[in-house]
Amino acid sequence: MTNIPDGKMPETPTMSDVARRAGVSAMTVSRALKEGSHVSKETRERIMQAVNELGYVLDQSAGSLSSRRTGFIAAIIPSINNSNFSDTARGITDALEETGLQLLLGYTNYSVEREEELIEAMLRRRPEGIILTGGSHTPKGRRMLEQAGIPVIETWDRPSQPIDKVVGFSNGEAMELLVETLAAKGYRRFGYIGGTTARDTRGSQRRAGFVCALERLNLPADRLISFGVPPISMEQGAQAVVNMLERWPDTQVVLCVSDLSAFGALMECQRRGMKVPEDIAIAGFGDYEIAACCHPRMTTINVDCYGIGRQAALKLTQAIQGVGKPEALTVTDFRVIEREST
Amino acid sequence: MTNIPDGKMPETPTMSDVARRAGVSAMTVSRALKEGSHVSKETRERIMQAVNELGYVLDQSAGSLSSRRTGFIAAIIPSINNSNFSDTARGITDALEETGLQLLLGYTNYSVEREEELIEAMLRRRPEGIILTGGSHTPKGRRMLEQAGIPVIETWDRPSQPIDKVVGFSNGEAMELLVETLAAKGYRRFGYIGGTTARDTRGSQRRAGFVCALERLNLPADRLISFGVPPISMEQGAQAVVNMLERWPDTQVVLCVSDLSAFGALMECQRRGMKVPEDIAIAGFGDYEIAACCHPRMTTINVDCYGIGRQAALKLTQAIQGVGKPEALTVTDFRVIEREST
DNA sequence: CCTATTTATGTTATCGCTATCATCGAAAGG
DNA sequence: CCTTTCGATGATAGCGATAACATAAATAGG
Repeated sequence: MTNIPDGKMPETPTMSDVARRAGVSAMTVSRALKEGSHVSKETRERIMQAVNELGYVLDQSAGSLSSRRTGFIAAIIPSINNSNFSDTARGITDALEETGLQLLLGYTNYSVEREEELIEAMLRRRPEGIILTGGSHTPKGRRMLEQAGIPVIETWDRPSQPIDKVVGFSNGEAMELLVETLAAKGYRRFGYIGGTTARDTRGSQRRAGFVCALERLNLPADRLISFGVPPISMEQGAQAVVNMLERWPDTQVVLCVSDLSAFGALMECQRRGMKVPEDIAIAGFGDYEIAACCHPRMTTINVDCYGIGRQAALKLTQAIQGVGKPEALTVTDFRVIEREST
Repeated sequence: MTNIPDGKMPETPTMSDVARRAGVSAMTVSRALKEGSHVSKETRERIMQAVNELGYVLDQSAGSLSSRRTGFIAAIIPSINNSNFSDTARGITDALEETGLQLLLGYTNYSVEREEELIEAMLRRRPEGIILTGGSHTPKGRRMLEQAGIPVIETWDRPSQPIDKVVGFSNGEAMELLVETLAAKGYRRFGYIGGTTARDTRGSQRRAGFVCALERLNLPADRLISFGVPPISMEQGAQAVVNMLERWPDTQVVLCVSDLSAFGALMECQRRGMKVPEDIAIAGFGDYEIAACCHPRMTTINVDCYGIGRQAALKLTQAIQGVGKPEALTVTDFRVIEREST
């Protein structure tokens, strides 16, 4: 907190204070603090000195009211605790770094209602663009986004009716690819661990992809264990694999909605003295750090979380600055990473 | 983006537009949109209808300029990808939820220079309070914080010269406690894995605590393996333990600066056919989800990351609202969680 | 040397909202 | 029934910056 030496004003100084001290107009101060505007060297130095002496910090709220540019980008992710999504957030921030745009980050805890609230809270700050996770929103949320008059990017998915622009991939296809890859290795009795709730859209799509791929291969697709609502934990994976083994002890390979549950399953199997992949194979989704490091190392799908964020932010800044015409759809890569667990 | 049905104005509506439509003054609209102000029921309904019809969303930048309250809280953490810190961020957001304050989150990548930039970027937004991680800042950063005239909370540490208020614990003491606990179990030949760089202050403090505790116990404290700059990865832990075993093959127990490196070490040991804890014991720091779930489950120190965030945010809102006089120092709990890895 | 252009600075008018004070009618109190 | 209080609303004036236009001085061009 400020310490106020008696008579002095405790108020944070304004641009006029700086201007007065430097003997110029406020406008000149404004220019001096902005890159690439014409201010003579001496004036600029005098102003900078005044700025330092007063400890002046530009008030961007005021600035953005007048310039009609807030310098904010909003991003809404399901969870900051999930490293897949925080990687995306990191990709966004990194891409934004040079543009001077600042990230307003919110997380929904996988709830569309919460997302709706967040959308409104964010729009109140008049972001210049907004990045969402997934393509499911409440009708009101959707309407607000459409009316906001700013570019919107949906990520981590390929919505059938995008609001505006998309940077994502098909979670279903990715899972299908994984099934096919494993089937090609000779596995036949597949199990799946992952939620079914409408809440986790990407989870449901992965599961649908699992079923779809097996049906196409004429293999049974009924070994499905679901657990509660997201966020999915490692521990849930451990419980689920127990469940799976009780119901279908001869399961050869278990695919999980995420590396986190896959890891929980893997550890639980080891705890029970089962060998992975000899007794049972396990694969995850997301290529989290843990998948590359655990023992045995985990087969999974890499989905370029960081790149999703980065590309979304780039597309957004393109749209904002009106530089070129950004593609409406960017499909991001995913690829199977075969490791020791299968 | 907005679709503009020819003649219509594409501009986002303002409060005056709503006022005109509802047949009241802008001030009344402002009141109607704010909780606990006197507006008659009929008027409020009329206004809300106008709000919905126009799709009006309050402009908080303009509002905060006038009310001199931005509704922002800034928080700066080293990394969003580290679940310890993202837990803290979650604690902050959750505690803020009811207050209507919004979080401006930034991450430093463990760089104080970056922290300084972030502090300035944040202060430009005129947050009503700011939460920092750790007690090391650049002189300029420190000065800016002192002059900002807002409550400042340093967390995750116990700085010797706090700027304002503190919510944290001594990383050194926590590590000492872990050493003592394990020494009491009979371990004698301790090794430590973790960085030394000034960059990771908390890491250095933990290491100092390790050395300090061993010296007090008259045990050798020279088995130290350091690795590069943070963020610390699992893989680094794996490499470090190899290094440790080469130099001091008879090490009984390895303490790591974080559960993540501890996990990497644990997996690497298993990969090499060593049994944990029989051949070598391993302990981490932070009580990440992985520590409770891996096999064998990992001994570690729980440090209530979420609680740090929560308490910091509570203290901050107290200071902002001037309700009571918040304590300058809150020492948060830490405790050893003994599990199977030691 | 004079006009055309550029550079450096100032003036003014908002940006969209809310604090503050003012107003007016209705309910409450004696 | 008259004063007092309160509740509902409006009018006005900024908040602290910047856009836009204006002006004066400096430089360039012929």
